[in-house]
Amino acid sequence: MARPKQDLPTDREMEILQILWELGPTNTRTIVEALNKNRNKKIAYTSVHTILSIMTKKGLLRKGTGTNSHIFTPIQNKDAIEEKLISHLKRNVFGGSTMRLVTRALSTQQASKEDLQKIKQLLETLEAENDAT
Amino acid sequence: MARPKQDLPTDREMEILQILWELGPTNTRTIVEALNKNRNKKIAYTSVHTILSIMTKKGLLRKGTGTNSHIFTPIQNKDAIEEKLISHLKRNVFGGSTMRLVTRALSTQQASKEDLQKIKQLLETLEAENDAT
DNA sequence: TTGACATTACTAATTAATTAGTATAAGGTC
DNA sequence: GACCTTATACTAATTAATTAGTAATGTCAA
Repeated sequence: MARPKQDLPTDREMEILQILWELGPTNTRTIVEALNKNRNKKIAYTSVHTILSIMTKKGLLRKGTGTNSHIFTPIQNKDAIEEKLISHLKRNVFGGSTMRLVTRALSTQQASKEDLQKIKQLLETLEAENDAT
Repeated sequence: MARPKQDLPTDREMEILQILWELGPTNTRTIVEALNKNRNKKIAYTSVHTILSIMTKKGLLRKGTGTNSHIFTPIQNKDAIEEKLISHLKRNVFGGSTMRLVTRALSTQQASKEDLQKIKQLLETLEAENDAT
């Protein structure tokens, strides 16, 4: 009688994934240091270790073998995780509508002129692809 | 030693909010029925009641007074909640970049020709606003 | 090799979310 | 008013996430 597990990264797990994607596969110590870099309340080494174990169990990370047994590597790449989280939000909050999600993102957040331009270019590419189909 | 609370709606709470936004303020019974409408595994009345209590405590819902004491009303409107959740995802997953979020949403999900057109119009409106500033 | 230090494993406590059972209160019907 | 149904409150169990302490293991230098 509890929450269903979804194997999506939590906020804290997401922080750790970001670090691993940026630095590449590394050990617990390095992850702890990166996590505590810009943080007043430090997280204990052992706390991070526990989360890493959970993430390995969840299929988010892989532990090295032999000499590298303390090196953690993300199993899924950044794009895949980003897509899963966006899909989840889209389904759960925006009734499955990409349109509604994007509209809300653009309406409420300030986007720079350059960003708007880039998104417009992306749209044109997508339209071209659509036509080609 | 636990998860920090964020007062953001969970998935289940989001389902309930969607129902209340659609049907308007209503009682537990109606919410239970709406929740179980398209669901094989039914959720017990009392389970829903517990979640409604938590949501009231969190500041997501308000209970009526007097005769309406069993009527629940969302405190925040749909737009506000949508914005909070998008902001959270943006900060937590996309390094605060609206651009990256929107790009990912558009690249990985199929959007119809009409949707793309609508988003393009939105972009033009936003650009016009930018210029006016 | 042995002592110091770092790494890893194991254990456990706390909070939140999700689920639901039992008990009480409220409401109308005969 | 007694009875029956429904709504609400209270209690509790389970799972996940987050935190961290302690114990065990490994590593390297003196």
